[in-house]
Amino acid sequence: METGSRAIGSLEGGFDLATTLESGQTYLWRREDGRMYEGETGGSPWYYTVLPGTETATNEPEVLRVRQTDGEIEWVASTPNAYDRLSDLLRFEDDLDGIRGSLPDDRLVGRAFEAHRGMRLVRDPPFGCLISFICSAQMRVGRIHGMQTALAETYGETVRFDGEEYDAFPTPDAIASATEADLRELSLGYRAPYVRRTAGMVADGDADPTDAFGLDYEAARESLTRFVGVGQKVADCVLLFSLGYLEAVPLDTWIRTSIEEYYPDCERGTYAATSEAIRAQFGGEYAGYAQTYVFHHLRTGGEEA
DNA sequence: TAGATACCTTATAG
DNA sequence: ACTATAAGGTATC
Repeated sequence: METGSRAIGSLEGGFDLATTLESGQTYLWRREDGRMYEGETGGSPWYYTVLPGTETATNEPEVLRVRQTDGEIEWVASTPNAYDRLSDLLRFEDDLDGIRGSLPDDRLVGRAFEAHRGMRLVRDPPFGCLISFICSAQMRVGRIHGMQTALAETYGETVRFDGEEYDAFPTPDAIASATEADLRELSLGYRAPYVRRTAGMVADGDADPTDAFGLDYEAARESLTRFVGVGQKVADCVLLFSLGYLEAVPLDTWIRTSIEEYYPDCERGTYAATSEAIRAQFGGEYAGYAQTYVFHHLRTGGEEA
């Protein structure tokens, strides 16, 4: 077990743990007080995630607990080098001020950044990210999160740490071994066969989300659509929230509405053409940061009268 | 290639 | 109480 703390004042543009984890870009963290998405971020709640155990010789899933207090973060972890792991998962290397400077200085983006200072993109484990965004179709964030929790509780390995039990995200094998009916029991609905078949592709070694690494953005997006239940939007989510393609802009209902109202010239009919236009509007390289700020800002009612 | 439709389930609005 | 609608879309025709 490793415990520690560290000042986060040196992170360019600041850091806000609660906003980062509750902004609908990751469904692989849980909040110990059970108040995820309620908007109550006071009291320095603990969050935790359980990472696939591929980094250690024992292959046991790694538990990582973290909270933010005044000017620092505090952690309790089952393995060493927790700060490095956090820095990777929560993109501490990103210079938020510099990124904002590369984005358009318009009212919507400006207000979104002012309202949620310190929100960072995440770098989720690829398989968990892939499954959770397949589940996201036509769902609200609270239910998407609930589905991932149900998957972990039902099919994930349980590990004991610091007197508590934690459920890892299921392996591809574990999900592929479930039946469609089993998964429908978890209220996955029509997503159940998508999740099962995609897990089977990964378990059988036919494809892996990390195969997209190294490809040009558009080729990477196309590559991910080979998974069942993955269209262009979910592919963009995996690229942005897991594989580090910060130019990816998932065109969800919120962003499509914002395009209608704020960037009508970017509406081009097809996903690919609209995507290209809005990425250019958002300055290219870090366009995905604008997407995530705008998404969270609109979803939490930030532009209501 | 572009357009229309079905799809699970739940929460919320009227 | 009951119905309509929408929720970070995708697959299929």
